[in-house]
This record gives sequence, C-alpha cells and structure tokens, in this order.
Amino acid sequence: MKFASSYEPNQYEADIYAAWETSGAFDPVIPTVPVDDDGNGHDDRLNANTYSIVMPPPNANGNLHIGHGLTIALEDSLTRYHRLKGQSTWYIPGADHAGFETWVVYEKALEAQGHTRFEYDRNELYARVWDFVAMQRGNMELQLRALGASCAWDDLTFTLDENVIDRVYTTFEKMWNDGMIYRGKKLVNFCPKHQTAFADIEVEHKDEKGTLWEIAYDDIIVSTTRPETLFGDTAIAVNPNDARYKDIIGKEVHLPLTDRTIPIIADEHADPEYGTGAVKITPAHDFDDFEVGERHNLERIQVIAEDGTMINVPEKYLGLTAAECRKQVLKDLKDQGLLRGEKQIVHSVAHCYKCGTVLEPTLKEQWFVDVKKLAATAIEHLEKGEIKFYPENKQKVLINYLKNLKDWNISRQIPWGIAIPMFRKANSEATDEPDWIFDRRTDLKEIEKAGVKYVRDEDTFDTWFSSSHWPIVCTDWTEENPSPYYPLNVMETGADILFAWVARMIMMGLYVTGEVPFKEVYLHGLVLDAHGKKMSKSKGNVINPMDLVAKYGSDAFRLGILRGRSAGMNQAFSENSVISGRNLCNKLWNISRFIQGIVDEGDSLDSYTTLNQGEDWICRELNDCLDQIEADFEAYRFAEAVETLYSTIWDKYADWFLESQKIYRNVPLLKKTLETILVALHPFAPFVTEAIWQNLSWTEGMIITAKWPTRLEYDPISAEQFENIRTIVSEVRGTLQALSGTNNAKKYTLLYDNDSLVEDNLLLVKALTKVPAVDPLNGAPRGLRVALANHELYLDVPEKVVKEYKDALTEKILSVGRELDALNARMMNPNYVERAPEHLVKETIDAIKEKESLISRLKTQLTLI
RNA sequence: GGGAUUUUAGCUCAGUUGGCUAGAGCGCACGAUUCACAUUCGUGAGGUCACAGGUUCAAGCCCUGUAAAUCCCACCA
Repeated sequence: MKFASSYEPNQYEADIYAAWETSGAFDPVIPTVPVDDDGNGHDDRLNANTYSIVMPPPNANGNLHIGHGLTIALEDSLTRYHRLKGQSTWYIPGADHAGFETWVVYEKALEAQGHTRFEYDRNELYARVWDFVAMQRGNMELQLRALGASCAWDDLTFTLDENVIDRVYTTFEKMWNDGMIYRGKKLVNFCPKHQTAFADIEVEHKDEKGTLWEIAYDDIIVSTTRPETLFGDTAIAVNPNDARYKDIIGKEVHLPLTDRTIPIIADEHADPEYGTGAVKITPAHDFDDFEVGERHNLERIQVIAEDGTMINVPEKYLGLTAAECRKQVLKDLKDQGLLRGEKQIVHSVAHCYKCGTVLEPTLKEQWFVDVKKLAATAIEHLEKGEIKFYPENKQKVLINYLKNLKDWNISRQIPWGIAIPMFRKANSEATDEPDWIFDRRTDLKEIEKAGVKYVRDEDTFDTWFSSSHWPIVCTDWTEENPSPYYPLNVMETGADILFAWVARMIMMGLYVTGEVPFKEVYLHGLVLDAHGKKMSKSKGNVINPMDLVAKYGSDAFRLGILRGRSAGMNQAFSENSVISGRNLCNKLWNISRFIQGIVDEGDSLDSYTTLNQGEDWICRELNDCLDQIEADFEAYRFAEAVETLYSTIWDKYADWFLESQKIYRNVPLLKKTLETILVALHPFAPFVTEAIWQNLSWTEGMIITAKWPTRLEYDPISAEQFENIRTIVSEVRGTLQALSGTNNAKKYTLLYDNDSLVEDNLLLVKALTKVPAVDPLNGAPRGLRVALANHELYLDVPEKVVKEYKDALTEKILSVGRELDALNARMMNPNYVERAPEHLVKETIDAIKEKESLISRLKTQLTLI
C-alpha cells in the first residue's frame, strides 16, 4: 500500500520539487530566444501562446518573510494554472542586490570588525559586498523552492547582472541624449547616519512633538522649529495680502547673532493665520524655503554640513553639531532678549525609513530625471485602460500620483549598486569640452577622451531606476529581438510599492519599448497578524513562513495564506487557516487512498458512464467547480477559487459522492473524477497533488504538466434528482437529531409511502441516514412525519417520543409560517406581480404552494399529538 | 488639506450586473464512533448587513448624508 493513513508533507516535498526541476517542467515550452524554424526570416515565436510573469526579486542575501510567502502562493498558482491550461509558461525568478538594505547590513558588519567605509575606495567596497552577498546567497532560493515556486531557474536574473547594467546604461544614455537627465543642485533628503540621499518616496513622515520658538528679527517676530538654521536665513517672507506687513515689504531687518541684514519679501508661502504671519526663509535647509528662494532669487547658504556639523556660521558656532548649536543659539537669543516665546506643537518630521534618523534637507548636486514626459506618456496609456488593475481603483490612484510627480533624484551615495556612467571633466582649462560625458567604462575611475581627462561620478543609481527595467531585462527584450513574453501577462506585487516600482516600470517600459510592460497588475496587501496588527520585530508578532512550511507543509501554507485574502487589502493571517489547509491536503490524500483501495480490487474499464443520480450529480458539481475556478483565475479571485475547491472536494465529493460510492461503485468514474479534482487543486496545492498522482497506480507522467480537466458528461435531470435525495437525507438526519434520547438513528425505521425516489435508492438512503431499515409504510401513517412537502416519509417512533417532539414541531410550524407570510406579502403587492420578472413571480407562487402544503401536513401531525 | 479603502455571526472574511429564507472557515453547543480520513462524521445555535434618509415592485449591494477605523499623498515656518 503506497498510501499511509495520513499525508506527511516532509516525506515528499523535497523529492517532488527536485523531480520537477530536473524534468524541465518549469521551463517554457516555446523558446525564449529567437527561432526561425521554417526559415522564412520571421521569429516563429511571436504568435505563440505564451504566459509570462516575473517574480519581484527578493533580497539576494536575505530570508523570505510572510509577504514573500503570499507573493509566491499567488504567482505560482497563476503560473501552474496557465501551464495546465497548455500555455508556454515562463515564471522568471529574480534576486535583488537591494542596494540600500544590503549596504546597511554590510556596513554594520564592517563596523563590527572595527573598520569603516572610508578605508576603502568604491571599487574595493563593491567587490567586498559582492563576496559578502555571494556567501549568503542561496538561502532565499532554497526557500522559494520550499514554497514550490515553479520558476525557470536557469533564467534567474540578478539585479547586478551584466545585461541589467547594460540595459540601464542604454536607457540612461538615451535619456541623457534626449535631455531628460540633468544635474541639479537641489535640496535632497539626506540621512546623516547613512550619508546618502533619498528620493521623496523613500522618506517616512512621522508626527512628532516639537517646540515652536518665536524670535525677534528687529520688530518682526518669526516662528521656527529650527533656530539653528537662522544663520542660513536669506529673507523673511510675509503674505502679500497681509495688511499688517504691507508697508515693510522690501525693507531690511537685522539677522540675530550676526551682522547681516536680510530683506522682507512678499510670498504666498507665508500663511497669515499661522504664528505671526512672518516666516524666516532658509533656502538651503527647507524644501518650501528652497522654492521661495527660487522664486525670489535668494542666496542659498548651507550652514549644516553633510556630517551634521555647522559651517558658514560665526566662529563661536563653527563645528558644533546641529543639536549643540540649537542649544547655544537659544541661549544666546535669550540672553539678548530676542527669544520671545515658545510653545509645544505636533508636526511631521522626515525620517530615514531604515534607521529612523531625522533626515536633513541638504543641498546636493545630484542626477535628476525630468519626469514630465515619462509621466505624461504613462498617464495617456493608463487612461486608455491598457493596463487592468486589481483592485481596479489603483488605476485612478496611480494616475493621480503621476500627475503630481516631481523630478526623480536617482543619485545615491552608496557603493553597493550600479555605478552612474557619468564622468566629470578633470582639468577645467579645456573649455570647449562638456563638463560631463556619458561613458560605460564605470570600472575605471578615470578616462581620457580627446585628450581630456574625466573622473567618474562616485555615486550609484537609485535601485528603482534599474528595477524599473525589470520586465524588459527579465524577458530579454531587445530592440532587435522583441520577446513574445513581453509585455508580461501580469505583474503581481505588493500594493505598497505601487508608486515606487509599478509606476516606474510603466514609465520606463513605455520609454524603452513603446509598449506598457504588463497587461494586468495584481496588487496584494500586507499580511497582518491574527489580530489585524502589522507584523514587526519589535512587537514580536512576526510569523516566519518557513516555520509553517516545516510544520504543516508547503501546500497547507499556500492554501492558508490565500484563504480570505483579496486584492489590495491588508488582512489578518493566522495559523488556523494553515491548519485548515493541512486538513484539506490530508482529506484529499485519504480520498485518494480510498479510491486506490477500490481500484486495487480490480476493474479495468477505462471510459466512464454515469449510472445513478449521485454520479450524475457529482459530474455536474465538478463541472460547475471548474467553471468557477476558471472565472476566478481570470478575475484574480484566489480566495474564492480555494473556497470553491475546498467545499467541492470536502462537502460534495467526499461527503456525498464517495459516501454514495460505498453503495454503488463505478470505478472508471472514481478514477476520472479523482483526476479532475487533483488537477484542479494542483495550482494551489502542488506537492500533495503530485505526491498522490505519483502514488496512484493508473496515472501517467507528472501532474505539473498534465492537462486541465475537460468537462464531464452527465444527465442533468438525474443530477437534479440527487438534490432531492440530499434534502431527504438532511431532513431525516435533522429530525433524528432533534428527537429526545441518544442514538436515535439506530433505533427508528424510516417509512416511505408512494415514493419512487426513495424506493429506487433504498440502500443509499439507509446508509446515509444510518437508520436500521427503510421500509414501505403499508397502511395508515404512523410515527413522526418528516417535514418535507413533496415526500411521504415517517420515522417509526413511539407515541411518547412523538409527543416529546411537540415543541420542536410547533416551532417548525411557526418558522415556516413566517416564511410563508413574507412570500404572501410579496404577492399582495400588485407592483411586484406587475413589474418583477415573470420567473421570479412564478417561483414565489410555487414556493407559497410548497410552504402551504408543508404547514398543513405539519399541523395535521400536531393535532394527532 | 487632497485621495483611497473599510464597517456583514464571537473572530477572520465572502456576498460579481439589485431578485428565493444573507454564506464560509475557525470558534461554540449537542450527538456519533474502529472497516479512506479524530487532520473524522452528523446536527445545531449565533446577524437590526455601522447609523439616518432616498431611489426601486425589490437594497448588504445603487444615491445622499453622518459616524468610526485604516492607509497613501501633500503640508505643518
């Protein structure tokens, strides 16, 4: 016997995965590189039936977390479904160098060894991090395998692979030539701890308590939360409509603690309602002030250096940290009587999303992408509906974001990343040559062109700049050989990176290829803990997907994490749902074990025919189930598909069909239907379905490359009759349960009068209700009437028991009466009869007849008691 | 300030173009028991669909408003 009494995932999963991988089942059937089999000069792949999906690349040197677990469950289910449907499926795995994250980890390791980044040059650091990552790599790839990801491993793309860098450089060069790249000295969010700038999107704003100080600049009082920046003030702004200050616009005031004077200017930025209505302007250290400075052509005086110490300030404050300087400034202002008040406020402060350090708006020369055209093109294609979003409201959200997008800072001061291929002229005498030139030779620090020396910019690209090429590089798309796998069929990723990643892939895809990079976008939400709280290390509520896989199996995890989840929603997750997934796997295992047992007894017919109502019924239910799953996959309704499979397999197939097959056996049909449910469940539970497939005596090949089931043949009238049997059985069971006493099912014979359906299914009804016998009534009604309108059924119970059932019977009559009243009320409404669809009115009339007949029968029974 | 989302059973969620008595899983109560499965089987209790109006023959679903919660963007001198 190949089937143990329960399914033990750990015995099978590793071997099964290895078998899949070595068989080549993960690889697309249609080649990914150009072919011209018929020699007509055309790439024969281009009209092929392909299905492509890329994996959002997990951090190459990290471990998978619960969000990855969800990602794989979603993407791999899609992949396997489309593979079973016969498409040439390409699920492309990836690994992310995770520029900033990995750098932070590495720098910590470096510090632990007593070193700092400043001891090495950029190339050395790059090489060192490369080795560091190489050492840890593989962990997450093993974990992807444990989750069952059926991806094409040979095509794994690492974000620092040569073809990625090539493509990024090609795009950058094109943008540079198109005038979309510019070098700007602008305010950027700068993390003093990590010594790097961030894009707006990487900044985390948090509400914090702070102090608002009021400082006298001559007669004008200004409010500020950052008194130490006053040395960088180059103006005071008042609102042009503010009557209080009308007369002093254009005048100069003395800047405290210095011997400078600054002008009073009129600008809308000053809010008359806030504070005193006058605001100090520090263009070098505040984003709003920077813009005011642009409008009024103000000087930008940087007073806080990148290391967080004071520069360009009076001797006394030079070299202090910003915090020390603030204290000193406040003290000095107070001594001079210029500090006129302070109050506590709550304001939002920008933090580094990694270390929580307060970010310092800092003037820096950086590379920027002019996003106007990119965004406009993306909006145009999005508004045409070229990409379908799940959930669909994200389309609007994304368009709204793109409409307000500001230029994109792509420079990062982190060695671990793709070097920016720009070189600055070294000797300024050669005035005819441009200051900056593009060159791919980023492995060199210095190059020479036309006799002029150039030095490479030390910075690297923002990882999102290279990641935005992901669909292009993963599918090996090139100008010369566009891939049939581009655009991707779907981009599945987290809703939290809609702006950072999805938006940029769309802009970049359109810019490089002229086509949107994917046809559909499915966004998943956060996986929250069982109480709906965000998982975090500090809260200690983090669930490790690998623990659950080890404990319950990969399939159980996948089924569990998909349960109750819908697109874009942050939803709770608990071990319970994994347990219920595990139970389903075991149920399926035992279903198979049972059927194999029957097959072993011998019967070698291959083709099936249905022979009774239960068999017709299960065929109908399985067909409905397949329809439902196909529709659910089209609409990305994963949880619903799982739910449908769960109830079809358990509540219908096992509880009714298999139970009925204990009376009437149809071996070919058992085989056929089992294959159907195995294949249908395979996308969600790949391991157990494959393990069963391999253990069954008659199946061939591997289920991963099987064919999606075709519909079953059945007699619909007969199938519907089985519903009547189900109703009879349920009602008898319910009545038996409601009778006083225990073990009622064993005691009382079921009597039927004039009922061919029961007569034809005596053994089945007997087995399902567990009554000792099902006999014809033969005479006057006796015992307890079963509450069915269209069947004359009695439970042969003694008078005494019938009497004890009186209360339950009364309650039953009342409840049916209430339903009847509701139906009658509906029919009393002439508008309903007139305007509702005919079939509904007819159904209502039928229902009324049925209820009336049932009530009169029950009432007769009651009077007999 | 702008935008989005959510509110249905004790918990987590379905409920697709409005249409029969609003469903599932878990939990709970009661009952069963060796013959595929206790990771089992059966039966049941539990809902003013956040609230108030409106449209409609008919509203959990559509419209208006209110409340609560969550998230994103911008801003907070």
